[in-house]
Amino acid sequence: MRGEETLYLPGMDHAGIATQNVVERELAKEGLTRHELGRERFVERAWEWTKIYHDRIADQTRRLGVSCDWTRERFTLDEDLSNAVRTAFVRLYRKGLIYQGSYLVNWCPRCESAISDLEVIPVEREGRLWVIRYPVVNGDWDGPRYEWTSGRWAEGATEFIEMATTRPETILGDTAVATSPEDPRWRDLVGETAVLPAIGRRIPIIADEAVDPGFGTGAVKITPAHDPTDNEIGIRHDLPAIDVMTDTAEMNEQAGPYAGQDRYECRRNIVEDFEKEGLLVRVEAYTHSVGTCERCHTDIEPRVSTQWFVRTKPLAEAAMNAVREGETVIVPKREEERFFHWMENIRDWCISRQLWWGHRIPVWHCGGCGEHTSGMTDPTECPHCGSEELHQEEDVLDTWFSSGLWPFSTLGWPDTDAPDYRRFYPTDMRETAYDILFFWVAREMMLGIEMTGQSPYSTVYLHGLVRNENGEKISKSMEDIDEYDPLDIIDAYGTDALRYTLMTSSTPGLDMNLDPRRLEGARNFANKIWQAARFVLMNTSLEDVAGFEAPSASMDLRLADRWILSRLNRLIENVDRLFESHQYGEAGRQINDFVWSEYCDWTIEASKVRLYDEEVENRVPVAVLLHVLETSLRLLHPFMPFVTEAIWQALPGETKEGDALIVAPWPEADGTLLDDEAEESMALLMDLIRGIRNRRAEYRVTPGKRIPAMIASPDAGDVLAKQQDVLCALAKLDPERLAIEESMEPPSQAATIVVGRTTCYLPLAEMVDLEEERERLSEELRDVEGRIAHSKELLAGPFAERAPEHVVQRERDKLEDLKTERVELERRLETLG
RNA sequence: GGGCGGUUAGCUCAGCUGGUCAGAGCGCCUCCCUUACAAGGAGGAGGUCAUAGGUUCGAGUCCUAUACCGCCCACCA
Repeated sequence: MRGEETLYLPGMDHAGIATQNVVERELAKEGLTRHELGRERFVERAWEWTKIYHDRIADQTRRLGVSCDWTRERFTLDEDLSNAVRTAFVRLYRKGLIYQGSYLVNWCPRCESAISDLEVIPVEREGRLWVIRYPVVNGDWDGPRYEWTSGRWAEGATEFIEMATTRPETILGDTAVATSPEDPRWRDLVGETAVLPAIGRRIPIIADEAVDPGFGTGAVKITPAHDPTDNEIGIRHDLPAIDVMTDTAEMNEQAGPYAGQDRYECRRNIVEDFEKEGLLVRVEAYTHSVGTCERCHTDIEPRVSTQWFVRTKPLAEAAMNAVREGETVIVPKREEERFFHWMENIRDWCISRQLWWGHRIPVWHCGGCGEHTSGMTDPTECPHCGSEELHQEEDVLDTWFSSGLWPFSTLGWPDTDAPDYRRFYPTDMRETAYDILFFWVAREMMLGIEMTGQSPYSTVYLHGLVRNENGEKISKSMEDIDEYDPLDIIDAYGTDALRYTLMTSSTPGLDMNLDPRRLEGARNFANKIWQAARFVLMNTSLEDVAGFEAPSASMDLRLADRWILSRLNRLIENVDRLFESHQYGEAGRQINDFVWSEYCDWTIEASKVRLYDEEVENRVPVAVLLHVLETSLRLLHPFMPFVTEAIWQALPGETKEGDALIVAPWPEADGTLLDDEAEESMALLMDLIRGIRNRRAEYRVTPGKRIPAMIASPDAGDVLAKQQDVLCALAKLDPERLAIEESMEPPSQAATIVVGRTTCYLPLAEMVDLEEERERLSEELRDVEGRIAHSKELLAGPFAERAPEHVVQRERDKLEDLKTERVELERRLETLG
């Protein structure tokens, strides 16, 4: 609408681990595992599933009215995107930013794959803390002489070292026991040797800074292959890391007597055996957090394994610079802190997954020399030794690796001359929920800058999450996600209502709950505009729009016209300012307020005076109605594209520019139509009308019954006189019995309305209960007096000198008005006795 | 253990850079099927803006604590 070339490119990623899990779940229903099916056929199944869900997601997107360019739709497994993935991988590989190594990773025994730190969800568990002891080799005892589980395994041992653990099954992989360097309890044992129960391995007792002397017994078992801290300690002390589990977290041959048992089965058994051997000191209840798989919720097993990593430090540094220097701005600002914190503490990114669904890592291992090689074309012989015994890496890449290239891989990159890439990269805005800042945005920033030299976008706009009634975030991987299909909401309330609600019930970065009452309200709003448009069109004749001109300050406009045009232009200014600062919700609410209250309730109602009067020329009022409606539609279009477009299409051609609202020019504020005087006068008129309606309601005057009124106004008499017809129509006054003077003698039996310097009397004769009227006026007087006192106090104090002049002046004006009101109220009370 | 967010009318939530900001919708009360709209119109009632201090002429709006609720990071066995 602003005339700028805009690309909104739709597409999807292949969601590697999530898709693989879903497909495996489907296979399970058929009694099959992926291994039984084989890689090739499994991938075929994944493609089938992907196609079904692609169509479903695309349909949802279309019905949401997302106006993107479907001719450019992309999928991360498309040939060109796969080419981009390979290019990026090879470049990083050659630059030494990708390496293979054996490190401790998060292993999901159900997915049978490594996952990244971000994919591990910590969950609080009521667990146990087992305090156990290992015998120490000394002069009296130099090792077990009986079988494990004989009950005599530790017979003869005289010295023990005690420690606490939450995971007894990992004992089998222990390669040391550690204490804090300055712990007096165990100081003498440091340097000695303990014997690992069950296995009989001799392990050193060491001292390390990482051990907290304040926790447990001050000593800790060290399992470098199954615990992050232990792994680091292991590296520091050059300890072996013994993996005691299989890919599915069963105990392997390293687990001695427990080989073949599930890790939890092993835990139960080994605790029992410890007890039997007199090595279990005590058991405590203990709540701690356990890492679980984001996708399948299985407990993660930290495990040393050979994986591929991206060296993230240099990439993170560049990404942080882009944000520091303002090349990319994150909205809301506070999210930048989270971004920096994460980037500063980033660890190398494990990008290999032992899955079948995804981009297979373009690395070939040589059976001859053991080296590996990577390149844009598949090698036929090893460049290191010439051997033809090459085998491609089985692992696939983390989905986020390919998703991280999205801002440019979709635009033709690596061809930097590709027209779309030249035109649209770097992009303007990355809009997403804040939960994906690290997963995706951070990776896009790192890979984008590394690959293209430019940050992929200038603004990252982070909105909140939609949560359900339990406060859980609604995401497509939820078990009962079908309960939250946007299409159901669209069927019930309409797309416009859903969009409007999503945009107006949130504020940047804060979560929202989708309240059905809001959806209903939004639907009603859409209906309201529809009805308003119907009214305007019903009252528009061909003559009215012949030679239509948008209302301008030079036209012969009445107060209500000048007022609504002034309000409209103020609204345009506000909406522009709010859009600029990403306050979309506030913009939507203001448009709603304007359309519903100011346009429908006042402008349209006031216009009826003229439209229904045969004597009056309709051209100008109709022009104003049409213009304000048409402009409002344009403002509202981003929020409610369907209803606004439908109405807009029905408007007479003379009143609009362009073939469709979606490409009509965005409204521009016209400063010449801002009119403080009109706004002030209209405010008086409106207050007066509200006051009269209020009294009518209180005195139960028959609705629609015309009543007399007397208005005394020293300064607004002319304005009100000119608006007599509007006043009479909206307040249901009898024009024959309406008097407007500078001042007048108040009638005895009348209800009184005081608005600033203007006083209105409604001589309601027998209807007025004098006692009630007195009470009501007294109450009003008390209120006014209180406000006067407050205002005087304020003006007498330091406020008068310290506050800005215009603020002080406003307070003085307010005081003057209050004083006038007080005089009127007092006079009135006097006449009432 | 750090860090962040929330706490405003009965309910769900807005309130940008401190000065008509005490608001909206729903609900509630009273009227009204008036020729755009009952998915509506008119008029009402309803909140010491979590608590305690502080800064300021002036604070839902800034600062400091506290209390709940939620989230994010973190190697406490």
